[in-house]
Amino acid sequence: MPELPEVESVVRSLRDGHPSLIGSRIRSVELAWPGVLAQQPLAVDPAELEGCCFASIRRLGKYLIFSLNCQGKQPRYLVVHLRMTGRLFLVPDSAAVERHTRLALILDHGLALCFDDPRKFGRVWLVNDPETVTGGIGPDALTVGLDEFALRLAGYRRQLKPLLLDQSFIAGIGNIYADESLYRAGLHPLTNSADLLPDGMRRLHAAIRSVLGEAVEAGGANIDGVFKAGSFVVNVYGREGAPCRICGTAISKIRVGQRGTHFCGYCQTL
DNA sequence: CACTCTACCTGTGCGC
DNA sequence: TGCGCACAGGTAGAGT
Repeated sequence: MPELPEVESVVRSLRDGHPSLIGSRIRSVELAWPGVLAQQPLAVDPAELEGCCFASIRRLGKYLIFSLNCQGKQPRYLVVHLRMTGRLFLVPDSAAVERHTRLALILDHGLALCFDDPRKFGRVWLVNDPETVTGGIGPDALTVGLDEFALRLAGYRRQLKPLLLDQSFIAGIGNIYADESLYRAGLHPLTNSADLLPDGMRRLHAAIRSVLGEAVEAGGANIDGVFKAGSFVVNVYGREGAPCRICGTAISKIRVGQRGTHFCGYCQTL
């Protein structure tokens, strides 16, 4: 499940890989499943992308933001959210549309940018201003400072697990990294944010930064037999019943706000 | 405001 | 072997 580190890794491979997406020109757009386009009515017709060149790629929370130079016309933006099962990658244009391909941008130099998504949860926006898509989310979880983190936290009175998943609080954390961050901070997922002492806030902030930072460097998570983006090894997610790597207690799994939530009942106190 | 539930989807893995 | 079903979860939106 792509969260911040996995999305960052997609950005890096498209931007820094060989070949790179940067500088590529769009020759045509293959909309294999129209439902992939999120907004209605359309702000930008897909056909208007023909002739545009990829100028930059960045990430905000779990959103990928591609800026396009359009031959003297105003720049366009392609915004992508991978949700659960979306994948974005470059292939030879002859192999662009496979079974689960929802959108393919046929590029010059024999390449295609492919958006695959078996579950059809992922979405794409074509807009003149990416803020119209990402405007509602909070600061990026990887870079938010302690002062801003603590200030925002003070505006809520909620269980920590759902709060970390709330993209308008901070952006980029999903179910895996929420559980991993709370474990590293030694905080129980049901702890109420209003009960956090300054030291708990500091620990949570530091845990989020270090977990996400390490996962970015590792190219994403490696979850035994389920999900393999990179080499970041999880401590609690998907390890129900397995021994805590710190104290040996069996990892617990409960449901919090309809989500599977994993924690160590000894290391993470309420 | 905080929470709960549902809908959107389909591949996977389980029990029978 | 094959069928049915629970499950996975990011987000929006409606309801309590």
